[in-house]
Amino acid sequence: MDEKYSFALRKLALLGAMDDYIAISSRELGEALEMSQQSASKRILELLDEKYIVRDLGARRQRIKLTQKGIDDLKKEYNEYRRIFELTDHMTIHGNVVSGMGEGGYYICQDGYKSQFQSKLGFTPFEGTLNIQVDPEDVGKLDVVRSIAGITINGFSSDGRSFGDVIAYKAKIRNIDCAIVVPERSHYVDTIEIICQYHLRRTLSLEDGDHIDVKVNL
Amino acid sequence: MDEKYSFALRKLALLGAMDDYIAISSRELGEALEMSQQSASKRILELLDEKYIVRDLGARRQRIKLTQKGIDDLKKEYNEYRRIFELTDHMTIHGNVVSGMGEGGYYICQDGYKSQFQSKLGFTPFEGTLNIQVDPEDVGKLDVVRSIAGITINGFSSDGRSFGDVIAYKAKIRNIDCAIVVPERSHYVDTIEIICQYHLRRTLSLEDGDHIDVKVNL
DNA sequence: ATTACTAGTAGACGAGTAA
DNA sequence: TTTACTCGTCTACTAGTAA
Repeated sequence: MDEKYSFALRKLALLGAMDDYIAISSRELGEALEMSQQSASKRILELLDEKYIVRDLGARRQRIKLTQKGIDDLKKEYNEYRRIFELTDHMTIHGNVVSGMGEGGYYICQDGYKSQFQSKLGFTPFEGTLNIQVDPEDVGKLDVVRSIAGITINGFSSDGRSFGDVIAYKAKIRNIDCAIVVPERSHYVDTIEIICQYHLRRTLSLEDGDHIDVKVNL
Repeated sequence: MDEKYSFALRKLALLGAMDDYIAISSRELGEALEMSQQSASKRILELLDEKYIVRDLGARRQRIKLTQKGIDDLKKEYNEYRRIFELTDHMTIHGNVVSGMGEGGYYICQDGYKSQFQSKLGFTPFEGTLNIQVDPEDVGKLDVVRSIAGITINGFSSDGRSFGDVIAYKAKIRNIDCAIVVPERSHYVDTIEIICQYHLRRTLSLEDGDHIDVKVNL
């Protein structure tokens, strides 16, 4: 995102335009951005053009709200700052062990993925994944992890079915090497799937509800 | 901080210039900032002029490092993002009860402060403070709290001694109203002092080392 | 009040180039 | 190779003003 847009978008977000429409005149925005009313008006038109905001131009006062694109791009910047100020070489994600629907296990058993795990991660995973429901306050960390380049496990086709790319992030649970696997095209989730050469649930005597820390390498 | 400086400073920080000198040519910085070598060179001179960075201009390659001012100003931006993405109406700070040096108690007993606590916070504090050592991962939250306008308790002079301004932040511990008090001119600390109308230590049966959550109003 | 056009200007930018 | 100067261009700004 162009820096001139970032600054204006940030101010709008601070004024609450992320949650709902806020009434703000171009003069007021100009003041907040330390520029003239005319320039602020122009900036608003540019932000509209770039689809960072939507506007409800009423008779007296315009009302402005960030679009999802605006929020997403602002969040990317936020994640850059997190990388600067929070990260060292790893990030610990806290969560609880939950039972998955067994889907992950089916996928990682596919030979197309399996061979890549060995070469790219250094281990062949146990046939099943450990599902961890991430603590609400740590869900944001997942964005940071996603913004870091993970290891791409290429998709493939088999028996007329196509399997998409999967991104793997090397991690450790109680010093055992493992990896978080996330489908390339995945929506927002608060549950992560872990693969490991061992049966983590048995090796670590884990049960549903147990609290656990996952240390992700960055 | 001017937005054009913020962008360049952020890139330098991402490249590690916050911890130590990094070798980066103006051409390389220009690439990162999507501008020409000439403009990047000019930007570096501006950043030097504004004291955001220091430079070690070697024969072949210049080495750049952020100054404390650069780091501080960048952190202010980071805190803006935290306010956008993390805050609701409160922030919970985790820590452990520790024994203070009794200093806080001496200060809040001063009548000059005491009367203001009643009018500005709605309670007269118990004669003593509860000291909490903030968990390392929550120390950053203190910056966010500090960046929010708290309630200023004005300083005064008494018996030829001058007492400086104190900033109070309304908070709750296990649903009991209290406040975090921070001297206006204070350096970085990982311990916070809490005032409350009750003797928190006794009321909540707290002992040194007990883990406790402080919910700060924002 | 507003928003946003046009016009004029200041400043940011990159090309060329010196050191 | 560097850094960073000068200089021409062009963008981004503000003032004036219309709607």
